Amino acid sequence: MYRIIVDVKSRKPIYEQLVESVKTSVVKGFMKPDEPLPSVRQLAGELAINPNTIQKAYAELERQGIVYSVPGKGSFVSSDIKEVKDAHKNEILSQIEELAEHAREGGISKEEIIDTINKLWR
Amino acid sequence: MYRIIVDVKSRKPIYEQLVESVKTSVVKGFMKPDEPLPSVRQLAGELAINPNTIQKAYAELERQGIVYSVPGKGSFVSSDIKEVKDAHKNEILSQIEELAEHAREGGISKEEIIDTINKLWR
Amino acid sequence: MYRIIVDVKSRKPIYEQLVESVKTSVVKGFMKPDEPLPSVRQLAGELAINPNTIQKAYAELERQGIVYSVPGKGSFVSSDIKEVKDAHKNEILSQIEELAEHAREGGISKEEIIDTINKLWR
Amino acid sequence: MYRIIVDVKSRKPIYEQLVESVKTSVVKGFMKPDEPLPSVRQLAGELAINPNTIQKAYAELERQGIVYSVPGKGSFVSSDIKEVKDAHKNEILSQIEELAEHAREGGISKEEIIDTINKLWR
DNA sequence: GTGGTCTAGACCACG
DNA sequence: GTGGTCTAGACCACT
Repeated sequence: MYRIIVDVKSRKPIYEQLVESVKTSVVKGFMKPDEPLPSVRQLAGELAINPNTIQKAYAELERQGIVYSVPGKGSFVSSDIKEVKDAHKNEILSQIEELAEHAREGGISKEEIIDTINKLWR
Repeated sequence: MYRIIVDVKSRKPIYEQLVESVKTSVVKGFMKPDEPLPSVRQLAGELAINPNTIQKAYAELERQGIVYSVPGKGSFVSSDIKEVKDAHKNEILSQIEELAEHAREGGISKEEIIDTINKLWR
Repeated sequence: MYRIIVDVKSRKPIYEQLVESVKTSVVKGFMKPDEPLPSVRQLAGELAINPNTIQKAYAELERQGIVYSVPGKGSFVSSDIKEVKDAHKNEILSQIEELAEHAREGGISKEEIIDTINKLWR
Repeated sequence: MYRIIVDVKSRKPIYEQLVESVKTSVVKGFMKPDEPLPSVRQLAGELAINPNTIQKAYAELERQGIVYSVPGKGSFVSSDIKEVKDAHKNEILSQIEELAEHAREGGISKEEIIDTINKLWR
């Protein structure tokens, strides 16, 4: 089961939105290892987007090791997604660290940040 | 005193880098209210950047209320920068909130995030 | 005795992998002259691969003179595999020559290459 | 000074030929760090190839760290190409190693291989 | 002018 | 049917 959505009006490129959408689906477990992705043409039809754009997204996903493509068969979630999950985790944490650093330099107290975070787990 | 740096190799537009650079200089107190910004021509020379790009950045800064320009004299940091600081603070905090939400959905524990933040104040 | 393995995830076409696999089995002596190859249906079952793909590989092997097929009986390793072995040898050597040429142009010393090769016979 | 050639009749994709061509030009020192590459449109015109294909090649080159692109300015050889050269060297050597391993298994003697290599430095 | 993205439509090899 | 490559032509933001 997958849920891929894009906003064609966004300034973020469609293919990047696709990459991110599939990536989070995999990381959050909505898509399982070796599960087939929708075919390029099918997804292009569903989202009313040009197949080339889907293709570009799938190529980038394969480059990142999130997906593997078998010409003539289809595209599939990678068999081993542990690395992908770990990389994603580190990426998020380092983004938070960078942002927190900006916050500190901007005069925001540690308590304010931690309060903000605590709200989400309440 | 100002510290404005840009990386021409970055994919972030130069004018955006300029806006951000001035903005953080103001928020962090490196630039005081009513302090003059470097002239367009001077900064263009220092950074080896097209004056049009500097102009675009200054216009955006004025639009955001961070500086004001006096025709024939130049651009100056806004007299009242409290609003700017508050807006910046809220922006940072909401970015952290959004990122933490992603982290939560991706299976990152609250403790990991808080540890990451605590490191910066250690 | 044969050892034929294919990797469906590889971007190299499966039928090419099959050709190469049989070829090296013959060259390395794992398969003897006049030894029967597994039947198309049997191998297709074992490898979970479309029989058409096996058929395509066997046809290519016959075209290269590595096997011969007897209608109604099956495919067999060629009676005289000396030519096959010689051709394979020349192919490998010319590939090494081409690669070494690239290495030379890229500033790699002869010693580095010979060291690399010596390691394998150590 | 650069010399980029492609063979549209080859079965190797044009964009891959472009990547390889630029890569070897950089590795062999024909193109220096921070030297501008021909613009996408210009090269497309010279080679009578669609700009999209050039673009795809440049994107791949940037991904590999061989080139950096500045939207609105152009594409340039990376400032630091030491890593690129080292990676290329290792790639070539490991390809030679793999090939030599095949040679050994196929019954080719070490002397034959070394003779082949010695010829190139004669 | 530059690189980057997108659409439309075509062709190919593979299974 | 599939993914992959290519062409033609368009639009965008940035310099």
